[in-house]
Amino acid sequence: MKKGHQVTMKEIAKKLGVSVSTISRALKDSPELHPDTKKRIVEMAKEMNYQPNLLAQSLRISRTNTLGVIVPEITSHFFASCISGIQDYANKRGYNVMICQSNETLELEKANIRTLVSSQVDGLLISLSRETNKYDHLLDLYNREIPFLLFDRVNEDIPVSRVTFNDEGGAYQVTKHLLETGCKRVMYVSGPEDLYISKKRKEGYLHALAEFGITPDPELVKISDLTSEGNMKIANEIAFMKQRPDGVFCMIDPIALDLMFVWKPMGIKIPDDMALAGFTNNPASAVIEPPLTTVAQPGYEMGKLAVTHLLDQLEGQASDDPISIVLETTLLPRQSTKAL
Amino acid sequence: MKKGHQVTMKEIAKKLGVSVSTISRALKDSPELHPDTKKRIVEMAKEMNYQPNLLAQSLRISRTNTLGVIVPEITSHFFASCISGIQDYANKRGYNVMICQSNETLELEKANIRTLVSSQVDGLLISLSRETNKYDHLLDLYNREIPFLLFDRVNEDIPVSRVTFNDEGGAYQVTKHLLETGCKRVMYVSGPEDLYISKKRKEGYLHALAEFGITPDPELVKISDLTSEGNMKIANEIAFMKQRPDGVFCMIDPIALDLMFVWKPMGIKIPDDMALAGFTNNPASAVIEPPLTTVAQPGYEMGKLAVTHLLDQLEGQASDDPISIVLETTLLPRQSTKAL
DNA sequence: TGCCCCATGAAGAAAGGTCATCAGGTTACG
DNA sequence: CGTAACCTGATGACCTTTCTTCATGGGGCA
Repeated sequence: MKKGHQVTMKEIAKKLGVSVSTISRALKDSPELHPDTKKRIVEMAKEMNYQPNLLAQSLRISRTNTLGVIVPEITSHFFASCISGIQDYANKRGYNVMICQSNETLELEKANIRTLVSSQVDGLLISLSRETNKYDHLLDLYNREIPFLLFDRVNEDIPVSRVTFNDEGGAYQVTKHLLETGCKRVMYVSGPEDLYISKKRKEGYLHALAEFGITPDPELVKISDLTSEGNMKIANEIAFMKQRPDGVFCMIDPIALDLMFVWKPMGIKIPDDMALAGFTNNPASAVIEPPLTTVAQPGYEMGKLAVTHLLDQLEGQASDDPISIVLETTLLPRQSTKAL
Repeated sequence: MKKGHQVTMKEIAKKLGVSVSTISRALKDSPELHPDTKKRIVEMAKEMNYQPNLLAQSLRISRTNTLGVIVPEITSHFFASCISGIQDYANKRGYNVMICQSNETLELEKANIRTLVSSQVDGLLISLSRETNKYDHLLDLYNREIPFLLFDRVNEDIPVSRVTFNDEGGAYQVTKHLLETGCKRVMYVSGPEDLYISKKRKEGYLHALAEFGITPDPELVKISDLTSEGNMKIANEIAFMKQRPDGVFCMIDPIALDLMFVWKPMGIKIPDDMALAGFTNNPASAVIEPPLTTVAQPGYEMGKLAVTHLLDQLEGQASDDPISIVLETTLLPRQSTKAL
């Protein structure tokens, strides 16, 4: 199967007996053209179904009006929502979006960056994979002056703008909620320790403990690799602890959902035996029984803010200085934690 | 903020005192080059962090090695899974993927097609929006010999390959399951009638009724516009019917989930008062109480098959003749329907 | 009435970065 | 000495945009 030939300006020019530059001028509505000539050209272009070749155009003007987006996993409802916001607002400003996923690996993250840079995207929006613990590839991007911005999963040492949630504040809120509703031994189930959101949400957890005068117990912090298998392994570890926690705060909802899946056939009652809370507000968190207490982080809003800021920078409407945009989160108490 | 300058072959050529064509030959590992010359060039290119400009390359070879994908909504778990499969298998064969969403509107579907065609994508994979009831834009694509393939939401009149599930078979299975488990009045809640999957799933529903010698009752078919509001409106209509159905088959899971959301506070018991089944197997369908009986349609597998076939056609490894690939679905009985 | 100048509209060339092809130069072998 | 092979350079092509130059017509002045 051969890709069909598309009509070029040269063909229109030949048909009308004018030059290519006249075609170009007509189609960009230039004043340097006689109205009759313009009309003839516009009509012929339409009749011949002419569409500009964006490759040639972009090569000539050194701009593609395309942004690259890299997310860890496209099937995550949160990242899909971010993408949706990015795409809607990029389109509103005349930009296209090229979306890639890293499948949570550093190697694919690097490969995606290479491909997008070769494709001459005007800028990049990147959320780091869970495996990313080295940042040379980002520093390289920075040194080559390729515009990019980090969102949600970021690194604070890279001097570019970033958009995050108030991870510490959200984690503080949910941990406090667990403590206020009677929990004495609150556990934090974290993701990989290098991950920004793991660190920040742990800080919020510790902050709430401190405020209640509780000394942190290392036994009450567990690390998940963020796979379903990893989560279920931790569910078992917790279930078989000599002294179980009475409240569990999970870094992201999928962890909590997996804990519930494992605990239900074991007869563990939520919240009676152990209260449970997450972070993210996945669709499934609202419909599970009992509905999961969680922290809402609106992905669409994040995407919108991230792309708006990057485009403002690209178009000279915002300073190039890196800024940090922090979105507030909202605690959503549901039935997986006790009532106040 | 200006996008940084990227290194060109011309710059390497100047640095090494060779021609641009020698650089090109070295970097594509051509045999028409002295090994020493090649080595010098490859090393310098690496040192200068050279990356080919894919715009220029694609313009010259008339190929981008990029596929365009258009889905109705990226936040749908099913479509996100399709995209994941498409991207993984496209990447394996050296292709990039440019993903767009139509937000379930025909207008955006058309705009996305235009943009992707202008971007000179080598082919398109399209799943139609729920609003799409005219197909001129697809016929135009076909007449211009632009390679494309339809998946999941297709149109049978367009002479291109398509990948679908056995929608009729899946719907037949789930309706039969409802009938076999005691339902006497089974309702079908459909999406827009023009939509391929609405029609096919209705056919399966009617087929199962016929097999049980049941005359279809027009009052037992309702049309949803596939919005949450539309679904909840139908939930209320059903609840207030003079004679309710005792089993409800919903065209896609999100309809069923919304029915449950509305019925739960009304005290309607599932499956005791009304059994309920869906189609899609969203993540939430497994965790809701009671877990929803549904039909599994693996999006990743669909994406994989779709992109593999399109690429086979593009690369001359498969005939250009349109074929229809039908994936089997699997009934997943859960607690929203009665046990056999 | 003729000539010159200015304005308008258009053509042509060069540029963007890369690839493919042809031609040329040099060396070795018959 | 002639021919073939190897290696390299130069050039044109891909499609579009932008800038400079050119041509023509009209108006004004002598």
